[in-house]
Amino acid sequence: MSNQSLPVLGQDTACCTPMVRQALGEDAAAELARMFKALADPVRLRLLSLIASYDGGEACVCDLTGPFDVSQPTISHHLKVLREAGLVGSERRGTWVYYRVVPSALAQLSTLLRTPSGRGEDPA
Amino acid sequence: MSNQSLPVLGQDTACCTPMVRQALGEDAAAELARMFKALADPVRLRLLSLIASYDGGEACVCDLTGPFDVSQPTISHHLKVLREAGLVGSERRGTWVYYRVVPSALAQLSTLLRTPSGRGEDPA
DNA sequence: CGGCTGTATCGACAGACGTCGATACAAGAC
DNA sequence: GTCTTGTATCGACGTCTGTCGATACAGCCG
Repeated sequence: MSNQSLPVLGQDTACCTPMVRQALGEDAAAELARMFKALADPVRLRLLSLIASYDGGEACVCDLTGPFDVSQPTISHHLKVLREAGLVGSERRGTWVYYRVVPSALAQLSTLLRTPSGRGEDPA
Repeated sequence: MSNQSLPVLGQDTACCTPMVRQALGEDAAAELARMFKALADPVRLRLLSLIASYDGGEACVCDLTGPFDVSQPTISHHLKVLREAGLVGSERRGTWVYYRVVPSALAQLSTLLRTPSGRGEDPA
């Protein structure tokens, strides 16, 4: 059992360092796993992309219940999961509630998964 | 095993654009959710980063059981989940089994989560 | 060969998850 | 005020998941 001493990635650096460069610490891994868990459902992934694709980057819940085969309470539940994971924010405007993505959260995960060989980086 | 040299994965993953640009279809969402589900566990996240951080981008299972508080069968189970999600590959060399990350899989997810502005920011 | 070490599979269990219908809450229309 | 529409919460159900100990499989070594 050779044990190679590795630098451990703390919470503060978890936001900006690809995981292929530094091993994740327990706390950072737990935090990131919570976000990935929110993404680990087809309905939530589609919800997120649907919200992001709407004009202005935000969508009313009334726009989100239609495209899915699940009930309205289920959609509401999934939106809550995304919100509690910090991936989307919500705002009530009059009768309707609008959801929008939190770009910094997506960027954090994107950076974490970025590989040294390239993609995930801006080509321009 | 020259896995660090070529950026050949850019073209292969050209199928995927950032989700903020285009709404995901049901099939794509289901496929991607399977990968994110593999990342949605603290132990698996640490396993993945640990494997990627080792010299040569690969690690023996014997190196991976030590840093965790869970049993060896549990580690084996998590490695199987990562492997079936296409995030890591495994190869037996003699007595030991070595795991290494599949860069194109990480790159695909990274690209999907990439935001137009690249880095995170908060809209006021 | 037999024994030993590293890894994977099996079976079982508690807890978490996704879904639903029913219902409560919020805000505008009348 | 009441009614109606949009959204969230509740309680329950079946299924999936993470974990374990026991055990089977795969290679080395003597």
